[in-house]
Amino acid sequence: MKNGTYHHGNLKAELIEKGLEYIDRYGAESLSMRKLADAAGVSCAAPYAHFKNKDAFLDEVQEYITGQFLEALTESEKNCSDRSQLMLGLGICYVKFFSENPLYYRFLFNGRINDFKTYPPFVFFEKAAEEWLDAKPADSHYVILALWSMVHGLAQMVTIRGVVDTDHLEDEVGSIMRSVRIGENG
Amino acid sequence: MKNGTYHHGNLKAELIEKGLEYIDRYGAESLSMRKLADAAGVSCAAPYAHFKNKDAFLDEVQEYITGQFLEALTESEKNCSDRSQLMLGLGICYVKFFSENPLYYRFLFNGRINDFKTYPPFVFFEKAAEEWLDAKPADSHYVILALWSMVHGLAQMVTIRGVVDTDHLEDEVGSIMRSVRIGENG
DNA sequence: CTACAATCTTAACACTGATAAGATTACAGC
DNA sequence: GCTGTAATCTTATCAGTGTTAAGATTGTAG
Repeated sequence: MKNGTYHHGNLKAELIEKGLEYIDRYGAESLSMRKLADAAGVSCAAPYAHFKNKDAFLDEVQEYITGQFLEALTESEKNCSDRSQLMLGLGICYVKFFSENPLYYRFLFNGRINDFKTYPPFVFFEKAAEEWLDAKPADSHYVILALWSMVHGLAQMVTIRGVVDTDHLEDEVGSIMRSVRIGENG
Repeated sequence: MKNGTYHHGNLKAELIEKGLEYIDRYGAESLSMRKLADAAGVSCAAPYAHFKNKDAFLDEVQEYITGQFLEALTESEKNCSDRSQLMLGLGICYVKFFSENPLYYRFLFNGRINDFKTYPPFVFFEKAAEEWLDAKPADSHYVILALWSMVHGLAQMVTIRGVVDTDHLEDEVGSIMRSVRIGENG
């Protein structure tokens, strides 16, 4: 190894960063701790000083991506001037996030997130939908599940080439979401 | 090995069957060719006489599950007396299939199916939706994507304990699907 | 400056997918 | 029946993986 670098100094952060890059390019399936250690110029056992095991490492990567995702949703809500268009805006944001990082979708929603009820982006979406739907609270539970399912399913669809035209993503998602009507508000 | 069993006689089929069982119980992530070979009482290299590699094996398993899925959808359509309720019935069937085999969802839709446009169950669903929507062909494209997204997203939701009450799955899915209205038909 | 904790390396283990070389068996054609 | 060929299987063997143990190096608090 290089002289004077026995202590990397920033290994944990670098591994997470390299992990994000790798997942974004090649997906999490072929990611290995050894490759990341190699890329960081460190021995194959070094990562285990910072992470209990591979799963714990991937959990931290997941949390980082979730943070980015949540930030995008928060920003989208903040920039929404017409509250009647809130769900549309959030839906587009939701789909757009995974359209730009298709492999993130697979990484997150393949067993890693196994409790939507407490998953922050879903909680955020749920809360925004409740607020948006306050006129008709009776069946809001089902409406929210319907809305979330549609947006979430759309996100998966978009991660696959050819089904949705990603060059005009906002228009496409808008057209799809507008093609169904939600209660009196839709 | 046991005497007189040098030629297994039915190894390919048995491996696929054991693969289905394994994925159903533990998921595809931890499935290994060696474990299946062991379970079939055969050496670790034997499977490679029948499958080019692990991926080709999983593809055959995928095709089998897809066949079962398609069969369920076909059966559901056949048993639909009131055509106006067709999409509801197919949606319930779609969700129910993965509710009964949650790990199949993860196996199928985690990179293994990467072209919905030609994926038989989706083509089936699309065709049924088109027929159902023939009154308003103008925006049928978007309506179909909206419907499929919702049902598909719902299926994922159901594979996770707690979000949807699987004891009353049909009612729940019905309530969710009915909470949005599709054009004049919905 | 010293003890301790954090960090890293080296070496090893079991498990994985995969291939090559050779053994065994089924079977078609004679 | 016999024989040759193809299919099937076993026995090594390889590189790659996650992970741990033991020990070396270094930052840092006292």
